[in-house]
Amino acid sequence: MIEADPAVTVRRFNRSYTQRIGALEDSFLGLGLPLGATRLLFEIGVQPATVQTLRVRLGLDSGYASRLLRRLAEDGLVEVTADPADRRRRVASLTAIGRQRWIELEARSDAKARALLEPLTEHQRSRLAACLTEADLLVRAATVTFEEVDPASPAAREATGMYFAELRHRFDFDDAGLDRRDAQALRPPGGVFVVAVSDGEAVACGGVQTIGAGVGEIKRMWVRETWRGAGLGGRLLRHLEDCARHLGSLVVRLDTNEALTEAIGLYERAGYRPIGRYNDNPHATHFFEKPLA
Amino acid sequence: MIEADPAVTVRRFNRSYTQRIGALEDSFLGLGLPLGATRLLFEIGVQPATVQTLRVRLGLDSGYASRLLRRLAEDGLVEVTADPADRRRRVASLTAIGRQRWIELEARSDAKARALLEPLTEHQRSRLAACLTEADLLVRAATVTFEEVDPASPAAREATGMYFAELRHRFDFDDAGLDRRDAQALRPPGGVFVVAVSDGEAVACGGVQTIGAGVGEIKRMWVRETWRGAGLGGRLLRHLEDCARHLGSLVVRLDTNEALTEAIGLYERAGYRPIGRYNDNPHATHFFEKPLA
DNA sequence: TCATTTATCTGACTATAGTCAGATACTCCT
DNA sequence: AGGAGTATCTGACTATAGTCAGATAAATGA
Repeated sequence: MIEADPAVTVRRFNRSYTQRIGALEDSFLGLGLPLGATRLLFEIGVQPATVQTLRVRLGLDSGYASRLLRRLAEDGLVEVTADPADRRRRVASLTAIGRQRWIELEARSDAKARALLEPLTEHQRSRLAACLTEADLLVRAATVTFEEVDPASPAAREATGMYFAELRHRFDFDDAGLDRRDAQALRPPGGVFVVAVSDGEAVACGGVQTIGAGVGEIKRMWVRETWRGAGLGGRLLRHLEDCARHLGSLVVRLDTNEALTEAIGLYERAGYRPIGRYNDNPHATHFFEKPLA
Repeated sequence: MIEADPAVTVRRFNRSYTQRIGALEDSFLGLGLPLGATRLLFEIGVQPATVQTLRVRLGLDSGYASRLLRRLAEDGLVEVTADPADRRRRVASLTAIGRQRWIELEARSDAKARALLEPLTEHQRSRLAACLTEADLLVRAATVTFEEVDPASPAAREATGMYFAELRHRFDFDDAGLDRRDAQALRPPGGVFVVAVSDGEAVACGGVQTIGAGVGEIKRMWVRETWRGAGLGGRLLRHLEDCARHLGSLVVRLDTNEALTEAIGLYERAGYRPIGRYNDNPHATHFFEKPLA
């Protein structure tokens, strides 16, 4: 039962699983609506959103989306109103009847999942849940995309906001003025800021700045708590090192606080060696350096 | 990160996974054939089969399947010939060009799977493979269907054939005449024979016969080796006990050989208690009984 | 202010997916 | 041999999915 090639395992799983779980998708039917309309209804139910957001999320053509929405509106399931902030945009939300249908849909989907689990013992169910949770985390981690953004952009501010919040929580940290001071350094030509995005959500971030001839510094590296243990930190670190290389660095440094033990472990595993203090950062207690091969 | 409800985990996984892996299905496209035709081409490539088999496997309407096949034949990708054994049936197989396309399809699908794994470390890949393998086994086990068949039917003979082969392998067993002798007892009205089927393949079997007033006996219980550890034996046993109840049994007995340690463990966990020899089966060394509540 | 860009909608399409009622050719059973 | 049943095919449909080129209205920037 030991499979040498993970790719083969992935393919076998996909084939077997989708065949069996295809039935789960059937729960989208039986409401008297075609699949496309039902997917849209479901998506609106999760969270009212602008037409554009829905289109991107479901990968729909603009004309097609418009028609589906009109159909749902005609059936009295959704309401489409202009967004007061930008009257070009239109926001779709469920009506009372639509909400009711959505709840039906949820119940149906839930019932299907329960029916799948029903023949299993308690122990097997929790094994399955554990396997799927771990697989999900790994697959999510594998499909994260790294995006180079301006440190002042909303995505970057969202990520650094969470980063600073965590630092405040873990040790005596004060970020007064940091944002403005660093933002300049973490953008081209001397630096970059990278946000890791999954499902449109920032799940990790990090930046590089040049602090001397051939010397780069990694700053603000952070991984969302729910995403730790998936190797995302290591990947991000390698990515940032590549960025530093492109910026002309031959060696890369970083500082951190003794409270951030996982981070210190990560740096050590990645080949960083402790060095003496190289800056006057009051929050830093540990300093590392790594030559870029 | 601990999820109380496995059904929620299953649903979240499905949503997240299919969204990311949907791209895998895209590999079916880009050959210049529509999805349906490509699925059919792929299935024929796995193993040439009769039109009917293909139809069942892919869940196609007969007219639709016929048309898709004709299109593939017109494109020179498949050959459809009458089955010499039954000239109503037609067998589809790939032509040289079709085989070439199929290999392309495989390569494409493989590349997608590898691209998914590419960002992961070696360790993470094997973790993912292990999770998916276990999840797959559990889901397969959960979706096995129990079918009551005649013990002389091809499906039953296939299963008992494998059962006897295993007995011969594990201890000094001789099945001379057993097939005919038992076949009579394992069919209605006094008995039943059940085959567990997954993907059209027999993966477990077992029978019940009546050996006295209110006394049933479980016979020929077997689970395919690759399917052990998924709780299928326990489910089958419970199913057979239900069958015995329906046949009017108040108590159910069974015998087994000391070499079959997993089976003995299963019976003990299921509430079977050792009793003295109740028959003259020369291969039996252990005898069990359980009252049916 | 006016040209540009953006968000959405409309109309006019095409192809795919899928269904259903027969028709046809073959097999099996008595 | 002949009737019942089976496997497949054909013709005639419908609806869904999806595409594309504009049209329209609101926002944006020089």
